[in-house]
Amino acid sequence: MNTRKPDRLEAARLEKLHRIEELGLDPWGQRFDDHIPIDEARRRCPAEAGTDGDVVRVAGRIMLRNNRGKLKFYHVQDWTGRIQLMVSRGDLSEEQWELIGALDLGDLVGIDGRLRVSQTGEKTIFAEKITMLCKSLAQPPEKFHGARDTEMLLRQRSIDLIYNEGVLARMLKRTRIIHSIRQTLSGQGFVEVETPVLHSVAGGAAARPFITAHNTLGIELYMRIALELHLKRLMVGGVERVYEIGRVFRNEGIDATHNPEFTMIEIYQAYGDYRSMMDLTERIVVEAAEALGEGLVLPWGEERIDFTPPWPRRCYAELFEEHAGCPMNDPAAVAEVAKRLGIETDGVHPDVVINDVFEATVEDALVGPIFVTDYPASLCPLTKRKADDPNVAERFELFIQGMELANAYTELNDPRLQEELFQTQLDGLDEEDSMAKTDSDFLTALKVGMPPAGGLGIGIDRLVMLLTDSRTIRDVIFFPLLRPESVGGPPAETPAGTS
RNA sequence: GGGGGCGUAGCUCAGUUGGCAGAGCAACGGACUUUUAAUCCGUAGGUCACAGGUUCGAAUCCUGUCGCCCUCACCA
Repeated sequence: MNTRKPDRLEAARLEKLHRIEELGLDPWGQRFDDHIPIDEARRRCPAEAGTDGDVVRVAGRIMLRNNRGKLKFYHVQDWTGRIQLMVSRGDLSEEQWELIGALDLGDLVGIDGRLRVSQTGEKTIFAEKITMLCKSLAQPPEKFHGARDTEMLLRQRSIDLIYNEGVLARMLKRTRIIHSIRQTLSGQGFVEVETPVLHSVAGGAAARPFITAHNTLGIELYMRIALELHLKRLMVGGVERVYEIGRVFRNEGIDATHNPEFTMIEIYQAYGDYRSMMDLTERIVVEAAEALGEGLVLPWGEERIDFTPPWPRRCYAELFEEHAGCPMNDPAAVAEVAKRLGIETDGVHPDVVINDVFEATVEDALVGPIFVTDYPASLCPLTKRKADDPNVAERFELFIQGMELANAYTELNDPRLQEELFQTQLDGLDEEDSMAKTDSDFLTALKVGMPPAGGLGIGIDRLVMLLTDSRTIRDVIFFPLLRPESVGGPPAETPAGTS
């Protein structure tokens, strides 16, 4: 963005701004009471030609103009929709006409006028008074093709929201989904809490953290990569049904399904297990889909996703055998398949090889919604083992369209086993790739006694993607992370805030 | 991080073999009282992402840099 450049288009708008000021009007507007949403104005507009409707007041942005001299048409948009405005020289005072002449595309105006269809049948407000609410100094995008440049749209999301149909509606669906989740959980007796974002140990997941620092304490801190360990402390503390919806931060790659900061919900239920969490997951997602009011079969590109419950529940070992073509407890056969797929096996923990084969053969085939249950225990250091098989963890993941949407455990509450698992690095993983980082404060809390519990995590951004037919995470986050723009050359040497 | 693609007016896009930088919309001036991407006449608007190089001559060819998109790796 080159802000130094004097802009001829902005100059033309400033000239009109001065004309508005010379009329004694405020080009930046004032409080404007008692206007109705534009979709309500549309509903109240009579359908028959020649019939007068109510006099209404609306406020919105000028999107289109069609100038016939002494008769002008505008399309005005608010966050509920658009309506046509007709301005006739004969209906307005000299001062009002001067104001009309100083309007630009993109300006915000208030309108008082009567609802009536135009001669071509378009619902129209016949203007009686125009109120200047805000001058726009920026040239809007091309009126027919709109703005298409993805980089510009991401850097100037405001423009995307105003001029690209469906962008704002999709983001509003996101808030409805999150509202629905809160309602579902509240109805089940869960309470929402907030826990620290700054951690001295970034635990609860396997991910590289962002590093920051506290100046006066003189310590290094990490942005949280999961909500898990603090919520479990609350379970110890007697908060029996608890959840947090919060931002977590992972210092990793960016692509269509990953943003460095994203929104997770984690939910813990005392005296439950992973099966209780499967029921809850199904309920949360189904009710969120219902909250959008478009049924349970939703579009996904050319395909459709059917969210109608109950969803299939298949165990990991069974799916493995089905898709990999060999039993997962036959190391020689697994190694054979891994070699065929080009997966590294030398010096790698056998369970890691199994999981690599699983990801390569099974995950893409999981159209879902489908619960995959009972994972190899060594992959799950925070999970309780099955009573009759210590090699299998009571864990499920929910897959939809090959995307991992939810992850849940029967939570491990044995502090001695937990400590052992923290200290035993999984073969084939280095420190920063392992989930097993010792959080001694957490272990101290576990010793007090945490009830047997089910725990669940859902990636909110991905859930919104699946429910809104969005192929990239950028479509469901207002401001996804972008590299700062620089005009040629290397980035500035001095970081912001140090001068 | 690897590989591929892209970057030209405020916006959407053309730009041939290396030979004067183009169109539509928007803007500005004019005509027009029922338009729907209105129409018509006229005017103005460019660091061709940035920095070098080759060449008589570069938006175009070469090198480097910046940014975005796709893809692979990592990850949820």
